[in-house]
Amino acid sequence: MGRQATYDRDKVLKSAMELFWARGFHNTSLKDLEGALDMRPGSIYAAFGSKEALFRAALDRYARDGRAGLNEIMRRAETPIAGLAAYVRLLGGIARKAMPSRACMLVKTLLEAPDDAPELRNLAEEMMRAAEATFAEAFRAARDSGEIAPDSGPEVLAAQLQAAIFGLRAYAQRSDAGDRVEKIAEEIARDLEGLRV
Amino acid sequence: MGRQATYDRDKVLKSAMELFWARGFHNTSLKDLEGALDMRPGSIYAAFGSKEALFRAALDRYARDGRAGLNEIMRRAETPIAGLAAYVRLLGGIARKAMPSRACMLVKTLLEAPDDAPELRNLAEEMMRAAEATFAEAFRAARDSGEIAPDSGPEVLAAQLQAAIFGLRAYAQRSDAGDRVEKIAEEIARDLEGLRV
DNA sequence: AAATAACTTGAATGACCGCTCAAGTAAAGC
DNA sequence: GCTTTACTTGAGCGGTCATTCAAGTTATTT
Repeated sequence: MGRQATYDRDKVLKSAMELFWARGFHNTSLKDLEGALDMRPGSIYAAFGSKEALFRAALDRYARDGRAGLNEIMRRAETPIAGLAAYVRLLGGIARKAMPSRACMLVKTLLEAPDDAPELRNLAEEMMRAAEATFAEAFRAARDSGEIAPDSGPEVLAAQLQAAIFGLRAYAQRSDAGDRVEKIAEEIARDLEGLRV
Repeated sequence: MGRQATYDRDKVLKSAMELFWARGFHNTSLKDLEGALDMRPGSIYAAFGSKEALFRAALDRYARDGRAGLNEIMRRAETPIAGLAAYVRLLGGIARKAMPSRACMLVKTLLEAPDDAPELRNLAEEMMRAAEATFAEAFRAARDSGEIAPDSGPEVLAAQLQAAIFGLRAYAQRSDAGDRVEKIAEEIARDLEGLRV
């Protein structure tokens, strides 16, 4: 009984994610959100509770989207290493695409959060751990199937790959990155393929 | 004639750099600066003009310090590649040190700046270009002296190294990075040394 | 059609923002 | 010791911040 909401929660979350991703948490005002979501403060607070809670939901959606994208690529790939290499090469193309930001939203959140307000930082770190664990799983599968050497440490390889991707995407955020982004991505992909026995 | 300033401009700039580095531009208030610099708003504005101008001066000092550190290491190293590898290994130790932030202040500034306020972003990008040019110079020297292969492209190698460092330091910002930072740095250093003919 | 319940609106709140400036203070020059 | 000049202070400015809530609106139920 009563009215039902006039907004589409999924579309609203997508808009919030894009705005927060582009501008960061502190540099996004409720006025900005009102415009992007086409909602007034009262509705926003009724729907999400607070600016920070909305950000958490937006970050969660970002992570979910990223996870789905990676899983899709890994599913299509013939081997784990081929999948990871394809994923990195895909990231090499982000410099040409129009996006809220080329840099990873998790990294932006991690670097924006000060030490005295670690809530959002902890959330970003948790999502990073999950992503890294997915990488580690792929390396483990590659090792167990004999694609890479049996003494390869999946956890360390996963950390190396995540750091490389963080760097690639931070570099891609430079407006003068040019075609170097693709070359950096290609080198990371080749390093992955170089792990093969 | 007249009083002379009671503050030490260099100490003040160092404090401002550390505060901005830790908290970012938007998340640092004038109240924060008053405390860190032990100066009142009037004095801060008389000395630096605006919060943004102070940030620019702080960022400039950060870049100057970084440049000096790198130059010192390169000067002491036997060869350019040895110098770059030593620099990366040094960065691998930042996770253990107490610092305003483990992440690079230039990267933090780049990722914080929204598209509609590109002044600080442009400044950070300019400093990144300069740092990358220093790397390229080292690779060129290594190539010309025969330390690495003659077909090695110094500019691309420099971009790859800078991206790797961006990633290393962003990863190091994680509170749960543990000893993986050192391992990532060691791998980057080994990759550099692997360029040798 | 009337009653009910859910959602939307936007003005208002107190807090904080970057910044200014008149008044106060202290060192240098005479 | 007096004047001049430079620097420091902190209250206060207009504006924006995230947030609240009473009033208005509209779909659903009876």
